[in-house]
Amino acid sequence: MKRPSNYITRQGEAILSYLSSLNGEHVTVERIAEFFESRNAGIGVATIYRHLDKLETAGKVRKYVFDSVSGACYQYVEDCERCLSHFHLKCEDCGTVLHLPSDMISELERSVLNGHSFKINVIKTVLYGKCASCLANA
Amino acid sequence: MKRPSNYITRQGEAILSYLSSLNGEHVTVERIAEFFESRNAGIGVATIYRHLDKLETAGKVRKYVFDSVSGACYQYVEDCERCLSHFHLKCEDCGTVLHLPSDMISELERSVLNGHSFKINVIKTVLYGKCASCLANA
DNA sequence: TTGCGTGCAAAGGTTTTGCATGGCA
DNA sequence: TGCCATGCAAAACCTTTGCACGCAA
Repeated sequence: MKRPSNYITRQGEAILSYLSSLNGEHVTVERIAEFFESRNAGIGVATIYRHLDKLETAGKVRKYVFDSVSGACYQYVEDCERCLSHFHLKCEDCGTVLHLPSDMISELERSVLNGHSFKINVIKTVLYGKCASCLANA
Repeated sequence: MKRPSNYITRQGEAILSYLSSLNGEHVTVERIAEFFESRNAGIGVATIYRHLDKLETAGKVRKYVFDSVSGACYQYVEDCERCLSHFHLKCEDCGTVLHLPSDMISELERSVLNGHSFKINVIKTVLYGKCASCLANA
């Protein structure tokens, strides 16, 4: 008998459920694997990658590549209106990723759209720089 | 005898010269290697990476990582003094790169620094989106 | 001669793929 | 029984590193 196309496996369910529990935080594949490992319910990395790929295609998960080091990050995004309206701030020193609330960027978005007819893709754009603690240590 | 610190090797010169001949187009390391290969003047990939690293640090070349596919891209940046006061707007559809005047970003820079103690690296940051003509065609 | 850039090859890390297995209908 | 997801391991991939060689001063 054939399985229905919307069939959801235990692993797929677990991965989506874990991601959605993170309140929009980003995680790497490594972190996901460690999480299930620590619960004695290890999931193979290949399976994780395969599910993340599907979830990204389905629009439930967003993939970020900040720079070439240390792998991509994934973030749960379903019905996340807020995600559409914040920039990511990535510290070049320690790698921390911060979120910039929408009120600070709406002005920029508007003036760029009006002044240059350029519509910023907030999802894709990452602002690079230095975070507070790395600035203090420099 | 010690070489001066600003010593430029034949390979370094060749790589910079090639990049600057591309009119701001971005290339992968693979493309760079193929270019020299085709001229029977092959340069080892390790050497290419080492030079790109130096050139990026020196601000003459910018490194981009698009969605994890097929390696990073590098782009020659002509006069970096001016880049300090511009954001780059890159159209995701046609690839055009526009400049955003400093007055529009100084406000953003200031509020991010004040609000989050995060200092934006204007050189590295690229705002992705859609340019006027691609918006019109969509 | 001496330092340093070079190139090859190996190592490193991330992601994908091949294939046998097992679970669910 | 028959798909098809799984998981392991190997492969593929990009990038970095180790090391011996060679060029330029």
